[in-house]
This record gives sequence, C-alpha cells and structure tokens, in this order.
Amino acid sequence: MPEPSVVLIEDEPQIRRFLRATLTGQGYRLFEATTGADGIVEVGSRQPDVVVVDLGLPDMDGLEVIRQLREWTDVPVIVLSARGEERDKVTALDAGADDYVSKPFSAGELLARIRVALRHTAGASHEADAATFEVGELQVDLLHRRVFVGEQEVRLTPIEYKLLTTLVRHAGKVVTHQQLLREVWGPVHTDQAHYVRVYMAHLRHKLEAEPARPRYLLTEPGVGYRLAAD
Amino acid sequence: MPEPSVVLIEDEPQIRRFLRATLTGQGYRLFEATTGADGIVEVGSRQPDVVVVDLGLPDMDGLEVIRQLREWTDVPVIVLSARGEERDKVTALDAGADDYVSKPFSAGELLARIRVALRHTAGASHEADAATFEVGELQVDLLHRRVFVGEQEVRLTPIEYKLLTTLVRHAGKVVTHQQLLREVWGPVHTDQAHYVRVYMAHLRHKLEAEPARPRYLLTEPGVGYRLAAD
DNA sequence: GGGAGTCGTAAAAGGACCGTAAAAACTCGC
DNA sequence: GCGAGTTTTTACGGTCCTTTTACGACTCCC
Repeated sequence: MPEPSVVLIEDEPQIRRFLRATLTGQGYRLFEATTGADGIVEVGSRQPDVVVVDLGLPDMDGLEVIRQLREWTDVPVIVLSARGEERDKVTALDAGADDYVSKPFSAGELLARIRVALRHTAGASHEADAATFEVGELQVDLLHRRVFVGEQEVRLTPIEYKLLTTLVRHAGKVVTHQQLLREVWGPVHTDQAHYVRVYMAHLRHKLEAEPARPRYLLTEPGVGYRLAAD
Repeated sequence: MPEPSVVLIEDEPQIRRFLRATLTGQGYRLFEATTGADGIVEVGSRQPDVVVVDLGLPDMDGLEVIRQLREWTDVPVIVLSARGEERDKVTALDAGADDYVSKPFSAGELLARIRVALRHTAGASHEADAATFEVGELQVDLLHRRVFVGEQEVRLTPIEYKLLTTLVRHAGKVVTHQQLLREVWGPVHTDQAHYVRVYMAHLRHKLEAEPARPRYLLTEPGVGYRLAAD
C-alpha cells in the first residue's frame, strides 16, 4: 500500500483540525467532508481505505450515512461519537460500522483502530489490487493511469477512465448499472441509466477491434456490464 | 454459518459465568479456557469464529497470547481489559487484536462487537469458496453470475437467472409457487401462477438435456418446484 | 367416463432495454 | 470571449425480454 487514504466526515471545525494534523502527520492522505451527503460522494470518488464519520452531523443522521455506504461498499467505517452509551454503540455497529470510538478520544487510540481496519483490508484485497490489469490485447496501468491496446496507447477522458477502472476492480464479475452510476457519477445520478450506455459506446469505440461485437466490455442484458477476465 | 463458535479465555469465574450466560443465550457455541496456554490450545482445536481474551491472565500476559495466535491464525480477537488507558489499547491493537473493550463493559456492546467480527470473516470467506453450486452437469457461479451445463456457458435473462438462484438457495427443498413469485416477481404478483410455469419451461429448455423429463428442475405437483441437490 | 384443476408448451403482443448518432451545454486554457 | 475537448441530453431503430393468451395432456376425484 503506497499511502493509505482516509475520508473524514466531521462538521466540528476544531475536531477536524485536530484530526487533520494527526492523520496527515502519520502520512495518511486525508479527504474531508463536513456533511453526510458530501461524505458519501467523497467516499465514492476517492475510494479510501478507511472512513471516519462523526455521528452528530448537521444534515443527516450519521447512522443514515453508514447505511447508505453499506449499500455499495465494504470500506471500513469507524464511528466517532459524543455519546458513549451501549444503545448508541450497538445501533451503530449493527448498522454496519466496524468500530466505535467515544469522545473524548485520544489520537493514539484512533490511529491504532485505523491500523486495525487497514490490516483487515490489506489481507482481504489481495486479488483485486494488482497495479496493472491485463486481458487479451487490453492493458490498464492503474498506477500510471495509462491504457494500452496492444502496443498502442489510448487516451481516455476522466469519465471513460473511471468507468473502465470501476469495471477493472470487479473484473469478471457483473457490475450493475446502479453500481456504475454510483461509483462513476456519484450516488445522486443513479437514475441516469443512459450515461452508462453512451460511455460504454465511447469505450468500446476506443478499446475494441469490433465495437459491435465486443471482446472485453460485455453486456449483461437487464443487469449491467462485465469486463472479461480472461 | 450454522452456529458461530467463540473461544473465551478468562480466569475470573464471575465474568466467565456472566459471559457464558450471555453468549450461549445468543446461540453461540462457547468453549472456555482459564489460562493463556489452554486458550491457545483451545483455539487450535476448536477453530472458532471469534476469540475473546482477557488481558489479565494468571500464567502469561494477554498480549503474549495474541502474538502467539497471530503467528498462525487470523481469527478475530476481541480483548477484554480492566485497564482503559490509551497505551494499553494501542499496544493490544498493534499486537494483533481486532477490538478492545474496557471493563466494566456491557453485554450488548460485546455482542455487537462480536457480530462485527463475524461479519468480517463471513465477507472474507464468501468470495473464496461456496459461491458456486453444482449438481450433475449443471453449475451455477453466483459470484460471477454465470451458468454452465458441462463446458458450455448458458445465457440467462434476468428473470430466468433470478428464478434459478432462488431455487439454488433452497436446493433440495421444495419451493412453493407463492415463494417463487414473491422472491422473483415481487409480492404484488403472487397470483400470477402461470409466470412460473412459463419460465420454468424456458429454464428447462436451456438447462435440461430432455426438457420433457427434467433431471434438475423437478416439479412437485400441487406445491411448487425443487432443484435436485445431487 | 367425465369434469375440474394443474401442468407444459407454443406463439403473439407489447414493452423495455441496448447501441448509436448527433445536437446542446458545459469547462478549461488561452 | 473563443475554441477544443468533454459531458449531458435527446431521439430513434432494432433486438431481446416479459407478459399475455390459448390449447392439449395429465391427474385426481367423483
């Protein structure tokens, strides 16, 4: 893992400053959001290794944030809360949180619990995170953000690239329209199913020898798309 | 998971009794040890889903138990401790513990944290193993959403696939018309019994060598259908 | 033997989904 | 504020899927 990234969803400026200093000081890449809605978008676009979320947010219940995240990602979620009562802990953990830290908390403990979360994902994602993906003539270098067909490099727009890497991350498995829309365009646009169709056409045009009879970017009618795995 | 099992390493009889009542009451299979050495042996022989260990043990430091376990197993370890200071938590978590609960602790919180640990292992093993169902020539890969008859892949429409997987989930058992309609078409269409007949015909046509005398998709007259289990 | 209910099959009607193209709106550097 | 490149929106034809309907075969019970 190069440098692990964290999305912090926290509205109180004081705590945010404190955690910013703590986390960046430890070498984490930090992305911040001050509302639940922003936080969910941020998680979708940054694909962090850990999420730290405060339960007391202005716009929506922290629990609701967890539930919405859990609909499409297994990223470890650590809850911060001013309340330390059993009921709150149990509710949050059962909603999908992986850990619960009561305020006032110490930096050391939070860091240690983040390390635990990272340990979990490090073990789990062995298959997924090769820095480069290959199938047939197609080659995706995730580290340098470059894509080749045979010897020829192909230029992709930001959305094209993101769509492709989303498929790469689930190579061989079907990715639903919903999932693609959520991970590429953000959770707000999950009803714009035609985005995917248009961009899949773009990608096929750039990557496939015969766009009409694709070898890599396969359609799963009524469900979504799949990137051929071999 | 049939009934999750827990190894409890705890020397104080009172806490042991308390946790025995709590855990067995929740349906967990519980194995107990009163010393670190016994505990390690117990984990080795029982292969539990979770280990709960008290840091203050008579024979060896609880930290040492964790380190020795970590040399050969990734089983989730939840630490109980009378001490709640940062240093202790950080040390235990970095030694390989997955969670840390300070005494006095509530039964509800410990149970919730055990559920979190079980969720992790459940997710991890889901991907790897039995995501695929097999009977005779028929093979259903639930992870990749693909179906084979012998070597040949079979393309299924969304409803065909959903109907098949509903049967797979109850393989060997009878699934009633009502149940199939509810799980595939939704609770609104439970009176459209002919849907099932039509689609069962489609499936048999695609999956069976002799659709008229099915080997896998069996009719239970007057009740529903059953997928042969072997 | 006849009738009611259930099951399997076939095929037609209607609708949903997919691929494609192209226009409109937007973004950014200059 | 101009222009190239990118994203969003719109429209349409074709294909595949779902739903609907119809009918013959079978079973169970009378």
